This record gives sequence, C-alpha cells and structure tokens, in this order.
Amino acid sequence: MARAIDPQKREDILKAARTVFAEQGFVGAHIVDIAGRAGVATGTVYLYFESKEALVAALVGDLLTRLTVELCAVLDQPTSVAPVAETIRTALTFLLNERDLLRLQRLDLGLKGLAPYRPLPGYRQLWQELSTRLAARMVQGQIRRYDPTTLAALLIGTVEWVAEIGLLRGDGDVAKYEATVLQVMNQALLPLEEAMMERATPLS
Amino acid sequence: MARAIDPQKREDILKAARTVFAEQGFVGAHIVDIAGRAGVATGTVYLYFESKEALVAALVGDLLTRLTVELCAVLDQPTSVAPVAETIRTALTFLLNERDLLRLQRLDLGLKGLAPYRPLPGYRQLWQELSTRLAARMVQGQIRRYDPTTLAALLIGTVEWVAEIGLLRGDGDVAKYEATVLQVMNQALLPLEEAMMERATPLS
Amino acid sequence: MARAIDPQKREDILKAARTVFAEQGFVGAHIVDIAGRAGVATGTVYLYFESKEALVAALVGDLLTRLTVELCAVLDQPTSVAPVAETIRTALTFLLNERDLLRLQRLDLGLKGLAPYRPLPGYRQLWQELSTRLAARMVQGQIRRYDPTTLAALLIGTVEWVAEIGLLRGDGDVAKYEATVLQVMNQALLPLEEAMMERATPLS
Amino acid sequence: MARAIDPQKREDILKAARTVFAEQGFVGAHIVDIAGRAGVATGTVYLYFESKEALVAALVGDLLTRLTVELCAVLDQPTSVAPVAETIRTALTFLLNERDLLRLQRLDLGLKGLAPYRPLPGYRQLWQELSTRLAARMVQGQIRRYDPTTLAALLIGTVEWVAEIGLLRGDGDVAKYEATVLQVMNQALLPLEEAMMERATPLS
DNA sequence: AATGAATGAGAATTCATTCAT
DNA sequence: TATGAATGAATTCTCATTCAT
Repeated sequence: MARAIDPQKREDILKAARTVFAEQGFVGAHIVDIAGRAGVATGTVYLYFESKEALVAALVGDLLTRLTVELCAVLDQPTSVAPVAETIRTALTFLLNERDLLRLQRLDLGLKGLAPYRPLPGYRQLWQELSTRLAARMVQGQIRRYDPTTLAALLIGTVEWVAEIGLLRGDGDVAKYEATVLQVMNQALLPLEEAMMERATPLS
Repeated sequence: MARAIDPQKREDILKAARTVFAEQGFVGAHIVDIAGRAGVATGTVYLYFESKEALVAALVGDLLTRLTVELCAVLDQPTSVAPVAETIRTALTFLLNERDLLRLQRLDLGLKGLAPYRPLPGYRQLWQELSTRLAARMVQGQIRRYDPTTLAALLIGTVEWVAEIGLLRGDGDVAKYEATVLQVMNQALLPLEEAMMERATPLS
Repeated sequence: MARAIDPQKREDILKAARTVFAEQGFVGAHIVDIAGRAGVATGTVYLYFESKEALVAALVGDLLTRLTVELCAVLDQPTSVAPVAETIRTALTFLLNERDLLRLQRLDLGLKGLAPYRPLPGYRQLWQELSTRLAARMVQGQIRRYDPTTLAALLIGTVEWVAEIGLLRGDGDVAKYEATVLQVMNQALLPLEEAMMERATPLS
Repeated sequence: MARAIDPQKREDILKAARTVFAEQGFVGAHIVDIAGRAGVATGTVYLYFESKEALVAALVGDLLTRLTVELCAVLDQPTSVAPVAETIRTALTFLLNERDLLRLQRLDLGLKGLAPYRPLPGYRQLWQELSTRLAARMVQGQIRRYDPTTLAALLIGTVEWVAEIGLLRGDGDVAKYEATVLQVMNQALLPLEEAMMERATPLS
C-alpha cells in the first residue's frame, strides 16, 4: 500500500515534509499541509509512504546515507597522516546544514515506550564503514589503537552532540566548540609525536 | 494555577509519572493513568503541575540536579590526580540507572518546531559547575588546558551519548564503550607523562 | 477549515442539530449525538461547520432569513390599507412554530462577557427590509408617521417578546396576547379614522 | 447547605459575582474568581448560595424587585393623567443602568432543553403589580381599556427589548428608540383627546 | 462559619488514515 | 494512480462542588 512509481512526486513529498517538519515539529506537522505544499492530494502521500513515521524514517535514512558518503570520501583519501581534523570538520559542517533532520532523528526516543529499540538501517551502515576505515588507519599507525567499533561510535556521538549544541543554542557559534573538539580528538587519536606537535601549534 | 502544598503528594505524582512515561512513552502516557497510579484524582495532578509537559520538565530537571550533585562530589575530592575516570564512570553509572528519564529528555527536540530553544535550567547549572571544577584542575596541571566551558560540554555530551547507546541497544554492555571512552578521555585530558603511563597499563 | 460540498449532508446535520439542541439545550447537546442523528461521523460535522457555536449561528441565521421572506411577502401585497394585523399574525405564527430556534437565538447574550456585540447578519437584513416597507406605507398615509427604523425594531421586539412569553409559559395560549398586541399596534399605527373604527369593533 | 448569616459577606459575594459575570459572561465566570474578588474562600460562596445558578437567580431577582419598586412609585403618584411617559422613561433608565444583569436574565433560555420553564418569582411580582395599577388607571379613564395583564406584559417586553437594543448595540443612542417608544405607547394608551394633543406636540 | 485542597465527570475538537470514485 | 471527503477514536484539561480540618 506504499511505494508508488513517480520518483519526482516522491521527492516533492519528501522535500515538503522536511520543510513542514522543520517549521512545525513532528506533532505540529500535518499530513494535509505536507501534501498541500507538495502539490498533491492527501491520499497521494500514502501511495508513497506507509505512514507519517515512515516519512521521518525516509528523511533521516537519507541523511545518514549522505553523511556516510561524505565521510568515506574523506577517509578514503590516500594520505600519510590520519585525516582526523578533516573528518570531524566535514561531519560538523554537514550536520549543521541538516540540523532540521538531526532533530527529527532524536524524536522517537521519547515518543514511544521503553520498547525494544530498532536503530535505523542507515545508522549501522555509517557505523560499519567508519569502523573499517578507522581500523585501517590504526594498522598503518596513523591513529592510536582503540577498539575501532567503539571509536567510530564515539566519534559519531561526539560530532552529533556538538552539532546539537549548535542547533540548540541557535547562535551558530559552533566554531568555538569545533576548535576544542579538534584539539581533544587530536590528542586522543594521533600518535605521540604528532600529538605533541599539535600541542605546540597555535590553533586555528 | 499550579503549585500547592503537600510535598509528599507531589512526589507521589512525579514517581507515578516516571513509571508511566517509561512504560508508555510520552504520547502513550495518559494523565488519568498517572493520577490513578499516584492515588489521586485527575484534577489533582493539575494542582501540582501546569501540564503534561511540565511533568516531564520537572522529572528531567530533577535528574540533572541529582547528576550535578554526584559529579561535583567526585570532582571536589581533594586528589592530586585528575579524577577523569571516576567522573566518567560516575556519570555513566548514574545515567544508565536513569535511562527512562534520559529518553524523556530527548523528547522535545523533535516535538516542537525549529522555534528558539530554551534549555532546561538544570542543564546550565550542571554545565557551569563542571566548567569551574575542570578549570581548577587545569590550573593545578592535573588536566591539559582546553577551553573549560567547551570541555565540560564535550564531556557531558560524550557521556550522554554513550549512555544513549547503551539505552538504545538495550543489551546493557556499556562496559565495552566505557573502556574506550576512558582511554580516549585519558589520552586527551591527562598530562603527557600520565597519559603515557596510562597507555602502558592494561585496561580494566 | 470548514465548507465542503454535499448540500444534502449539510442540511442533514443542521436538521439533526436543531432537534438535539431543542431536546437538550445548547450545553446538553453533544456533537457526537448530532453527528449520530445526522448519520455522519463526528469529524464530518466539523467539515461543514467551524464549531458548535457556528451550528447555532447557521440555524438562527436561517430562521431570520425565512422570517424576512414571510414578512416581506405580507408587506408587499399591494393593499390600500396597512396590513398591520397580518404582519403581526404572520410573525407570531412563524415564531411560535420555530420556538426552539428562538430560544437558541437568545443564548449568546449571557454566554459571553460584555464584549462588543456582533449581531447576526440576518438580523440587519430583516430590520432593513421591514424599515423600507413601513416607510413606504407611511408615505401612502396608511400608517402614522414614526421613525421607520425604530418602528421596525419596536415591532420585531414586541413580536419576539410575545412569542417568548408563549414559549416560556409553554401553555401555548398566545391568542390572548396576540389579541391585545393587535389592538395596541392598531391604535398606535393606524390613521385616526381607522383606529377609531377599530376601537368600536368587537375584538376577536 | 446554603443561607448563612453574615449579610455583609452575602452582599460582597453578590457584588463580586455581578462584576465577574459582567466581565466574563456566565460560562466564563468562575466561582474561584468570584470568591477571590469578594475576599472569601471558594467554599464560603456555597455557604451563602446553593450553586452558580442560584447566584444568577439572586442577582436577577433583586433586579426585578428593585424595578418593581421604582415603577410602582411612579404609577402610585396620584395624578389626573396617566404617567405613561414617566413609567417608560423610568424603566428604560433603570434597565440601561443594569444592562449587565439584564443580559444575565436572558441566559437560561438557551442553556437548558425545552423543559418546562419556571419563571423567576420576581417576574410574577412585577407583572402583578403593574397589572393592578394599569387596571386602576383604566377604570379612571386615564388609559384606554385593554386586557390589563397582557398590557403589563407588553409594556415590560417592549421596554426590555428596547433596553436590549441599547445594550447590544452598545452605542448608547437609546434616546432615539426611547422617543419612538413614547410616541407609540402614547398613541396606543392615551385616550383620544390626549393622544391627539400628543401628536400635535413636538417631541422632546 | 470558614477554608481551599481535592475531586472526577465530562466533551469539544483534531488529524492520521482510508476508500469510493 | 490520484483524489479529498469521510471517518471516529482518542485525550487533555476545566471547574462546579464537596468536605475534612
């Protein structure tokens, strides 16, 4: 009863949904408004998406997919040093531009009961890809050795959280946070000599 | 229109609310049920709390206050080394025991529109107290120098996020994450010699 | 947010509303019951009417429109004498048959505060039409000269009030009131000679 | 469970109730507010009055009693001519000053179902007293002969209605209505000679 | 008598979803 | 496929009234 065929219409609906969710929040957003903004009838939305929540899932899933692509691109550059700073900057920039979707992602935690949680598929994908690449850099001695899976989670979490700070505070001065995050992560991730050089360098 | 006088009744209502929210989620929780479980009439809830959301705010505010107390206790111990590990462990343990409230806290991010955000008062308090104490340790050379405010935010965020992972996965094996977080944070926060010793030490 | 297209359904709802309002009064009438009696779902009522009060407004507005039509028909008869008695009888008969709506009309006076009053559109219409026709009869010398606008108001008020007496007493013997009203109005409105004849005539 | 003993407190409550009813309407007025304005506790109101509606009844009953007293005073003047104009002016002036209570009186018509109506005791009293006096004037030939009871009802109704027009329109230009009402009633009530003189006289 | 905290029944309105066209 | 009128379950909060103190 979902999954119809006009890809353009599907995109229109998603775009409209994103806007309305951003403006009104999940509860304040009404399907009728989303349909109206997309230029389709109410029922049409249900030809492309199972439910209101499926709209959220599609939106957030897409976000994670795109983030994965961007981060992999950075980490796949054949560098001789670990692109820690680049990775973090890329992730931060990306998420700050998508703050509306980031907020949406948080939603379902409180909405439902303490029922068993089913993480979004896109999440596992991102996690996986990151872990692999971090492990590779560890093998090359570009990054200190930690459990790669956990480190990937830690990085994602930290970045998301800093983005959230920027999102919540709304004053956009994420730069201050970004600088400190970079310092901390460099100290934690870079091999000893580089970390020491890092410390001696004035920070941008 | 709210605020009355029997503190015991207020506590009863909060306790009942916490249970019902945990079981049913925010949307699934009905005031009538909360009142019933608290052993009061429906209207009585509104004698003590403005609205359903005010109930959440009170619950989460209390959570943050208690967390602040616990963390300050750790950081106020007159130690000659920075109690980084203790702080993180305390926070993690605390939050994992209060995962239901943690989830509640996330709620309003997605619930409302992109309207200007008003962080809970308890949050600023926690942030403030932590910053001060971290700064003091930096002055004593127990912790490397970063911007204390930002570092406090980073710590809170990291811990919350790890707790969330534990919360979401529901498998409770936070230990694995905890270990890595401790390593990372030790590398980042401890002065050089201690950090090196840390690296040589088998991790618990 | 209201206004849809099936005129029959709209009529069904209005009819059901009238019945339920008459039986239960404004407060006692529940939308669910009105919907049920009309054979539609609860939400459908709100597809055609903004609110419960809008239902009352539509009902009363219609009443006034129909009354206007009836009275104009009488006053537009090309007679050589003023149809004072006919007009009053027509109005009385009409209102006594619609006593349930008459009662509804009174409602909002006490319901709201002393806020600026917005008379129903149908009221102005009735008033206007009556004034014009009374003025015409005055020009022809069929009715003594008064301020036509005020006289129209006075007539409407008197008739409504007598109908209200009949409505409130519930004994239906409006005849007694009707007779006296006719005498009084004839004396007040008819030219001298006719008024005198009227006085000499035994009253029915 | 009502009718307590401090007459001053009773008056305070009535006065507060009148103000709040006028400001908020019947539904918008809350007992708590009335009690607060009267400087007593909520429960105290119920020591003096059975219910919210009893408050209205007391207020309106008092209104009618006072109106009765005023009108009787006018009609009891031993004049040789009928004090029609004086009576109407007195009633109009009185009601316009009490427009808030007048509105309250209308309320219950629409509030309840089509159940048998029980007019306020004060009403019958007013009606009765007026009828007697009008009959006396008829016997003396000061007023044309109509059914005295009905005429009394008609007078009350007309005056109330005109006051209502002034009340609803809120523009205070009751003077215009008053003039026409006086003319109409003089024509209808005064004996022939006086009525004719009246017609020749410019109206104030 | 006075208080005011506690009661709890009560109902309008919304909006995700469906389905006849 | 597309439409959008129809559905109807679902739930917060109010407020007149009570009653223990």
